[in-house]
Amino acid sequence: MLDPSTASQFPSTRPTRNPLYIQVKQRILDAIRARRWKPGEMLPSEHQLAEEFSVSQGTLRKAIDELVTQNIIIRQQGKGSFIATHTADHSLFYFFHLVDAQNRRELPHSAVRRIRIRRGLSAECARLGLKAGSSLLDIKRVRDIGGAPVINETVLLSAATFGSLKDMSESLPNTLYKLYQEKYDTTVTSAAESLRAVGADEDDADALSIEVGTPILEIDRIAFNLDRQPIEIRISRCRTDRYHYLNMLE
Amino acid sequence: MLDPSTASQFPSTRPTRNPLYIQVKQRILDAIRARRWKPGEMLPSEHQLAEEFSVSQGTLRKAIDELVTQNIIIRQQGKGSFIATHTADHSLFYFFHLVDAQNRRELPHSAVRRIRIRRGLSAECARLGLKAGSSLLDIKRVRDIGGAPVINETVLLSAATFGSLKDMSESLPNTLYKLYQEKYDTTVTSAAESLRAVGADEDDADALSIEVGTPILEIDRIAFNLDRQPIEIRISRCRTDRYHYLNMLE
DNA sequence: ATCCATTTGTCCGTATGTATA
DNA sequence: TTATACATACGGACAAATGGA
Repeated sequence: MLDPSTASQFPSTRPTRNPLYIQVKQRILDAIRARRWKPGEMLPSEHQLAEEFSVSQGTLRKAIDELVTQNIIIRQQGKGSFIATHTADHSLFYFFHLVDAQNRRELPHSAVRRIRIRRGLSAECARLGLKAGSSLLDIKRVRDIGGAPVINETVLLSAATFGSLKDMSESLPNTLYKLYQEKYDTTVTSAAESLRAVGADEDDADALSIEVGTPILEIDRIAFNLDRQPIEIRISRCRTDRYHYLNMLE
Repeated sequence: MLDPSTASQFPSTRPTRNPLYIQVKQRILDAIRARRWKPGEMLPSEHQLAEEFSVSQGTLRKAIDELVTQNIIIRQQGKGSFIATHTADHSLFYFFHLVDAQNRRELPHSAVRRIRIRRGLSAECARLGLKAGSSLLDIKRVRDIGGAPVINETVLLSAATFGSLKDMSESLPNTLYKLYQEKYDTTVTSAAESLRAVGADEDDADALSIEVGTPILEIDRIAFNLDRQPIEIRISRCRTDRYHYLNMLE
């Protein structure tokens, strides 16, 4: 929303007074978007890329520095640089903030409750950048940690893109972002989470084994792809009696 | 601390040789801790500092890069580099996450409800790194946005260090971190927030004009100084009907 | 177990661009 | 205009990690 970096997204109309390393970064990003390298694949060496873009290795390095801090590229000394993949660990660390009393993270297990395709409400379509009335894939699942249900979750996706997910309703994996990346060429790189305290409704009470009205934490997340376009709405309604949401500020 | 003679006793397990730019960063941090420059003050130029530490400007620049990303130093092209200060804007952006429906931040006004010195509970003292039974300064205040009460807040500090704050109970400023920095040589640079949904108790109900049991968001924050020592516990119990907690993940 | 090529990481010195006062 | 300070860019050198021969 208030992201200044969206201002640098104009492809070629830009007067391009940008620093060279920013231009190189954009060219690398374009190549990633064009699937020149797939997730997990190794990039050419810094020397080769510098040669290709006709810049010094220092400039190319600075370009990649930025992509590394954005978790788009992973660098490993002695091995090479790789397009980042959505491993369970990665998703857990960057996108999952519920921890136990000892601040430990544990990936919850998921069970699908219902999955269907429906017309989106106008507000939902607007948030996903879709035309009003577009059809959405609506997944409801309950996630539990250590056997106890903790999260009552709803996931909304454009059915035009992700509709075929409905066919795997039973075998839906735990880490959806990995699936988006592998099956739909969609890499989630950033997200915005809005948190509220609300009272459990009947659906929550049923899914989480609590009483109606119990205070629960609602996490409303919107996830973005490489192009900063909204991909997914995810509403997680969480018990916070044994787990809490941890946010490090630094 | 990092005595090289003792460190060399562990040749293979302990990488004794930090990169030069990390060493330089630590030396600059030490100088800041020693109050060589006060908050807001300008550092010597990169050229001068490079000379002083006998490193190249590139290496010095990389050291300062790290301090800039940690919000400890602010750089301004053409002007110089400065020790970061806790302006209201800075605190607002990094430490205040309650926003309105349009995702806009607004610094709330504060009114002190009660301020006193008491013996800390063992859990509180442990979290602040104090001996059990140490005396704490306990501040209760209500914060409102646009005239409506939104946050019922409790702040806990070591009375040994911050006890004199009690004398300004009426004139306590809105942005406490700025005060810590200016009056107590304590700069808050990082924090950890734990969020839970809870039901309002009688105190919350009274402060926030809501009914007992209304779901509210509890933010339990522990704030750290430059040395990563815990300084402050802050428990904010918030209405989230008109405002919500925004967390950007990127 | 050792050597060796490859790749990223660090460091240097220099030159030039750009913002500020 | 001028001086100062940070920002970008270059090219070269060596260190450290990795993995295969």
